Amino acid sequence: MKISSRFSIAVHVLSLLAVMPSAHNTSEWIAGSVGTNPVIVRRVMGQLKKAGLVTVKAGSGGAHLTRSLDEITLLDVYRAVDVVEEGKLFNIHNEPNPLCQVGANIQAVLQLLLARAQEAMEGVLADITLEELVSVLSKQIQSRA
Amino acid sequence: MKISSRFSIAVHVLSLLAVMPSAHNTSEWIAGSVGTNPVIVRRVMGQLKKAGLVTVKAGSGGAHLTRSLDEITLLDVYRAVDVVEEGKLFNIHNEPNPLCQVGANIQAVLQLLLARAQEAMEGVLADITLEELVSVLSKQIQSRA
DNA sequence: TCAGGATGTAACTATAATGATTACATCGAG
DNA sequence: CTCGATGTAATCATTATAGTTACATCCTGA
Repeated sequence: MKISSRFSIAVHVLSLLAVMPSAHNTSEWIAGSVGTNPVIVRRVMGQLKKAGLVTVKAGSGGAHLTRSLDEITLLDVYRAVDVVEEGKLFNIHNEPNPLCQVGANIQAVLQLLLARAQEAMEGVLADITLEELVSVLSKQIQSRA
Repeated sequence: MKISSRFSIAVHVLSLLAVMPSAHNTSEWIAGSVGTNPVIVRRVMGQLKKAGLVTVKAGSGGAHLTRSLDEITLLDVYRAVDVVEEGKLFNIHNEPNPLCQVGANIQAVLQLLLARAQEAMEGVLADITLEELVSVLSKQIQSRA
């Protein structure tokens, strides 16, 4: 099981917009950098737009960030592309036998305990801003230049 | 996306073994409590056995825990049933354009940052023992009795 | 103003993972 | 030796994902 690559694609797209803010970022050009189909990019952009993270010009093309990099966290992006339902990272088997004491109560207990794990994961995403990511990315680019 | 219910099924099974250690826990009986097919239970049991968490008697049937409850964490169970590959909770798109500076470097950066999130989630699982879970479960059972 | 390039979406396909189920070989205790 | 149980392969339906084609709609500049 893996969390959809839509999330990593979205981060890639936003990083591009951050690093090359003046370029004419069309879905086709972006798709070229990501290595996927322009429609995939447009779909992700649609979600980012709905979340208020970017503006996109229909017709002439091009996209821009609506906030500064330190105001966008990875959690914002993760929520925007809707890769994991809230509180439902873990699939809790949903037909336990209510006549068995364990079966009748295990769901509530698992829900409680596993929510902690999910929250910890999402908490880390909330603590990473695009500014930090782009900073790490820039160092990476320079070290390989 | 959700992490396979194999994990919650495995926890359910182990809880049963903990709460009813003297019962003749056959795969059919356990499947009755979980609300699934006996083969599903046998497959999960096979993984738990391979991980050294339970012993199963072929032929006559029945299963038992091999350790005390405080020596089994949810992370042990999670690893045993192999629901998430190590360091691969997030699917990082794998064909970025190496000719683009962002495309050439984004993978490494995402790998680094997202690993933190995964580790935080798994760290919580490592801190929850079956003893704690069964304790919460017992209270839940009594409060609904 | 209108032609060309771009976005927004619906529809379809291939692929993979999951959970369930059937079938059957093998094992072990009475 | 027989009956009930485990171990496991094979199959199937369902679902999600990523990709692709197609096309209506939208800007903008010539």
